Amino acid sequence: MTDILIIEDDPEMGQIIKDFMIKEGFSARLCPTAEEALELLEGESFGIVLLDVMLPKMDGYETCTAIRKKRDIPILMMSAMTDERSKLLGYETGADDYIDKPFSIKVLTAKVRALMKRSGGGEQSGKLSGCGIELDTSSRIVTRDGAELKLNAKEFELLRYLMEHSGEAVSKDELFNAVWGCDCFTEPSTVSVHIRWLREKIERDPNTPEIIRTVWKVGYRFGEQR
Amino acid sequence: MTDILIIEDDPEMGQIIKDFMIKEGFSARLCPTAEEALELLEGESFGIVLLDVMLPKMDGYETCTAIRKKRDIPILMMSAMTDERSKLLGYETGADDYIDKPFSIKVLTAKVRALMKRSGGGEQSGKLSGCGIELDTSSRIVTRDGAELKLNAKEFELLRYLMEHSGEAVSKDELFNAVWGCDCFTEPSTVSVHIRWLREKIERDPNTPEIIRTVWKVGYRFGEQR
DNA sequence: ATAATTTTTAAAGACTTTTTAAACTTCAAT
DNA sequence: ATTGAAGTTTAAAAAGTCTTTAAAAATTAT
Repeated sequence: MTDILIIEDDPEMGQIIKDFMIKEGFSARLCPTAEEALELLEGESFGIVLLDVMLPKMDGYETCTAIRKKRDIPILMMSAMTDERSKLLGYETGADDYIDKPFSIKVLTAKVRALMKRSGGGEQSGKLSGCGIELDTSSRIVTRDGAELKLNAKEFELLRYLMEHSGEAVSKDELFNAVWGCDCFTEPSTVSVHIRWLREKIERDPNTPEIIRTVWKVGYRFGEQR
Repeated sequence: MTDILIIEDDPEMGQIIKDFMIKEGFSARLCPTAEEALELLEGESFGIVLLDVMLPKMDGYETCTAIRKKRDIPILMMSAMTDERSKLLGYETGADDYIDKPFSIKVLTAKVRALMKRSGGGEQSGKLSGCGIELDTSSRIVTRDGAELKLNAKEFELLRYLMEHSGEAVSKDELFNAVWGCDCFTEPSTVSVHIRWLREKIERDPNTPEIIRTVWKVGYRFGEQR
C-alpha cells in the first residue's frame, strides 16, 4: 500500500521529502501537479497527502477543496506563505495541518505520524488489542500477554466483534446476529455458553471476569472501564 | 459539555484563549497547573487539550506523557520554544500538533477545529454530564467524580432520561412512559422507589438530594436550577 | 468409517433486579 | 396546628437474568 502522496512541483524538494519518508519506513509517491494527483487518488488509496500550496495551474487551496470532495484523507499543507491569511485559508479548505517552508524534515515526519495516528488510518493491519489481549484477524492468532490462546471459530468471532467494539456495551442480539447471522435457528442463549468458554480461556479468573464484563439486561462489554 | 481543557499558567494568556474559544462556540475550562488538569481529566471528559509547555512544576512534556497514559484525547502543544528539538519532543510525548508562541488566535482555533474533526468528529459520542456525573450511553458506564457507579438497567434509563432533560422538571408520568414504555401493567409508583435507589448511589447524601431534586406535584429535575 | 472436536440444547442453580405494599415523612392549605 | 394528599423509605416477595453443567448433536479431521 502506498502510504503518502506528495504533491510538489519542485522536483528536488519533492525527491528529498520522498526519500526521507521512505527512509522512515513509509512508502511514498511523488506527483508534480494537482491534476495528476487527483487522478491518482481516484485509483489508489493513500494514508495521507502532503500538499504544496504553490503549484503551477491549480493551486494548493483548490486542490485541497477538490480532494476533500472525494476523500476524507488527512491533508498536510506545505507553504512558504507564513502569514495568517494563507494558513486560515488552508484550514478552511479542509487541511488538517499546515507547515511553513522551509521546514525541518524531522518535524514534517513527526506531523505525518501524528496525523496518521489520529486518522485511525495508516495501519489497516487487522490487529486488535486491549487488556493484554492481541487478536490478529488475518492470521487468526490470539495471544494474552504474549502467550498464544487456542480459540475455536465461534469464540474467535465473538472476541473479534467485542474487540472491534471495545468499551461499548454490545447487546446479546447484536452479538448473535454478528456471529451467527440473522437468519439462523440456533437458540440465542447459546451466546452465553460460548462467552463462558471464551472467558475460560482469556480471563485470569473466569469466575470474576475482568476482560469481558457482563452488562446486566444488555449484553457484554470488552475492555477498559471508561 | 466542556469541550476544551486549557492548561496554561499565565492567567492573562489563558483567559484570552478561553474567551476566544467560548466566543467561537466551544466551552472551555482553564487550568493553571498540570496536577490540577490531570485530576480534572479523571472526572470530566474533554474533546481536546491545549497544553502550554512552560509550566511551573510538571512541564508540558511530562504532562503530555501523563495524559497519554490515561486518555487518547487530542493534545495541542503551545510553546515559545520554536526549535526543532522541542517540537520533536512534543510529538514524541504524544502531542497531535504544536503551535509556536506567539500565535494568531485564529490559527489556533483553526487547528483546534481540524483536530476535533479528525479525532472522531469532536462530537460527543453519547456522553452526558453534569453535577460531576458522567453517563456514557454506549459503554453504559456512569461515573461520579471519576469513580464508576454500578447502576442497574432501570436506574440507568431513569438517569439517562433525566440528564437528557437536564434542568427541566420531568413529570413522573413522562419518566414512567420513557423508561417503562406506555403499555405496561407496573404501578407507576415504582418510579419513586427506583429514584430512591438511584439517589442512594449518586447522591453524596441520599437524604438531602442535590443532584436529582424533587419538584412537588410534578416530578423530578436533574441538576442546577437556572 | 471412526475418532476427536466443536457446537448446541436444556435445565438446574445462583444471583440480581424489579415490584409490591405498607409504614412513615413532608408539604401546603385550611 | 391539623389534615390529607404527595412523596419517601423499607423489607420481603416475585420475577427475571446470567452462569454453569452435562450430555446430545453436528461437524471436522484422521
